[in-house]
Amino acid sequence: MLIPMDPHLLRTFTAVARTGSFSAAAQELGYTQSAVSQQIAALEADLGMPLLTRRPVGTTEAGTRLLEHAEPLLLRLAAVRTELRRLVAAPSARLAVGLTPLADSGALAAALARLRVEQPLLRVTVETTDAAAALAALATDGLDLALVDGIAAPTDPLRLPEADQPPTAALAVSEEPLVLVLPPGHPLAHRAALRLADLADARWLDAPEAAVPLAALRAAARTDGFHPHLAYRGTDPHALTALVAAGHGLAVLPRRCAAPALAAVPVGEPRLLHRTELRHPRHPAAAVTRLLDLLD
Amino acid sequence: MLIPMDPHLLRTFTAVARTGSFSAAAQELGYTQSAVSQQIAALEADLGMPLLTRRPVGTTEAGTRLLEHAEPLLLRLAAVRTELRRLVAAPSARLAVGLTPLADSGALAAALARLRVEQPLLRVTVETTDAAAALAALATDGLDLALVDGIAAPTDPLRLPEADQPPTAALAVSEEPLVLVLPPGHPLAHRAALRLADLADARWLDAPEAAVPLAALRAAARTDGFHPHLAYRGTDPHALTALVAAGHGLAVLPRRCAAPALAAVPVGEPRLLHRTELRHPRHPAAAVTRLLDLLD
DNA sequence: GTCAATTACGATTATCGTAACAATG
DNA sequence: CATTGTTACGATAATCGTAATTGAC
Repeated sequence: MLIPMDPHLLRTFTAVARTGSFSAAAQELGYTQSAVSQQIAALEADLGMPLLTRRPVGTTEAGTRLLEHAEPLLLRLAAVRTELRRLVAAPSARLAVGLTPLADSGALAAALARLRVEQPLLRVTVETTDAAAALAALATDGLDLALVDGIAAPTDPLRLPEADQPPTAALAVSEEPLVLVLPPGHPLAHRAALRLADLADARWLDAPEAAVPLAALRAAARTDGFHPHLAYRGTDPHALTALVAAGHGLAVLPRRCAAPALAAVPVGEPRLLHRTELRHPRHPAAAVTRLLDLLD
Repeated sequence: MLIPMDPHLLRTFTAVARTGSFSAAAQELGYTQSAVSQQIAALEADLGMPLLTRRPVGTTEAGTRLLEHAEPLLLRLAAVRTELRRLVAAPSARLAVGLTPLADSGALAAALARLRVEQPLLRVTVETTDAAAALAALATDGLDLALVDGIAAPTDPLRLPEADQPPTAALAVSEEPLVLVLPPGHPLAHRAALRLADLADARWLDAPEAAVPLAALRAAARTDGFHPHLAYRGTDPHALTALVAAGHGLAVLPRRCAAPALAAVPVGEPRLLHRTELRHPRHPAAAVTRLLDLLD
């Protein structure tokens, strides 16, 4: 097996590439400028090729490639340490739960309530995040449990942006149909069902945190299209409802999330479901195990 | 970010864990016994917990966890180096292709023939492997191209055992129906179609290299069952045919592979296809790019 | 000329090998 | 007592910081 390259150098390299400066990277990592320079030189010598351009600092072709691998590599390295520390640490009286905005949190909330009766001293925190951040936080001990959502064909597990994390365990929580939400007077509002592919050229609301992201629709319909007509950054369902009602564009939601003020038409063909999954580290803390029991 | 643990130590740790001996690991890695002992001690001190038991040498709970992560981590580290070396190396006059036994190689073979006319000096090698080994070889420059197969729902990409490799690019090559092969006189031989779930308790042939692996059927039907009645290790279709004809058990094959001597019944419900995909590094060598052009 | 990266160099630290030691079966 | 892992210790090499130097705008 080849001699592995030094993760210290890799970390320094990512810092330089990210900040675009040797000095800034040095400050960030607590080195001197000189040390950073030497580390980069050592990495370039080790790999036998230039990785960065100087003045201005930027990544070469090879550097770009290396960067693609270095980040997940370092993340996983940190995750391993975290997992092992969690193994020996006293079972913390903490349960940190992450939720994605559209996840169906009903069953989990109920189970959490029961758990708190059993273990009143447990410090429970709940926060909303996005799926990628939640999975990273699971790996680095920021979260103990993540309730994530997405769309998938009826029997498929969710495809989440796992980057290069250690694998997590998944538990399906709920499935529900997807609907297209429209202004009440919209010509399509009275259709019994709609095909996703036929809607590729409609006016779409780009609301990745408040509705199913357009990228997911593109992937499901296997087309380009679904171009954003107006972007909404935020998670507020009322804001989304107002934007749709005002005709700024369409959105796809799990049926549970469709506001009564809007028309909602089921999306059939391809047959897609909105799924909510509970993800946790493969070797979860005791509180997580107990919570999973309570979910049944 | 945490200080990453040293891959040298990780590599030494995996060697000790694998060989079950400090001395054997030392010999394998070209160290002295003493150095290995010091490296393990350093790793244990770094992580703050024992990783190995001594006399006999074995992994502790924490060591087992670490091992699960260390192997993919080291593999990926090696893969990065390979990818970068490939980037600057002179375009090699080599094209190494890996095939899984059931992959549909017709189109690829034809394209390869055309390529060899264009580039007679190109050294082409073809070998059969399994999917996991092929993907690992793509990462470490053992292969330039892998033709892999598997079963999946109609529009799904294949789910391959990627371990923790850098991602590869995929190109769908062919799809075909799956059939159940039976002895000609079998009671089920004249059915128009069969449901997979109804067959979970039949007598199955466990022939992971010559037919669809039973594990894949279990995953597709989402049941236990499909217990092996007789195991065949090998890739020879004639041997498989003989075993099925003699009534040793059933097998599922892509339709193209079903021998005329056997009865073949389509498998419907769930709707599954046998897919063949071409996988290559995301930044392939020139010969690979040309071959992909010739495939269209 | 100024700002930023590189190089020179000495001090500190890390890591290896040799060899003595300890423990286990 | 033989085998195998650990510890002690000295030699070597790696890596950092200070400070001088080079190079680009």
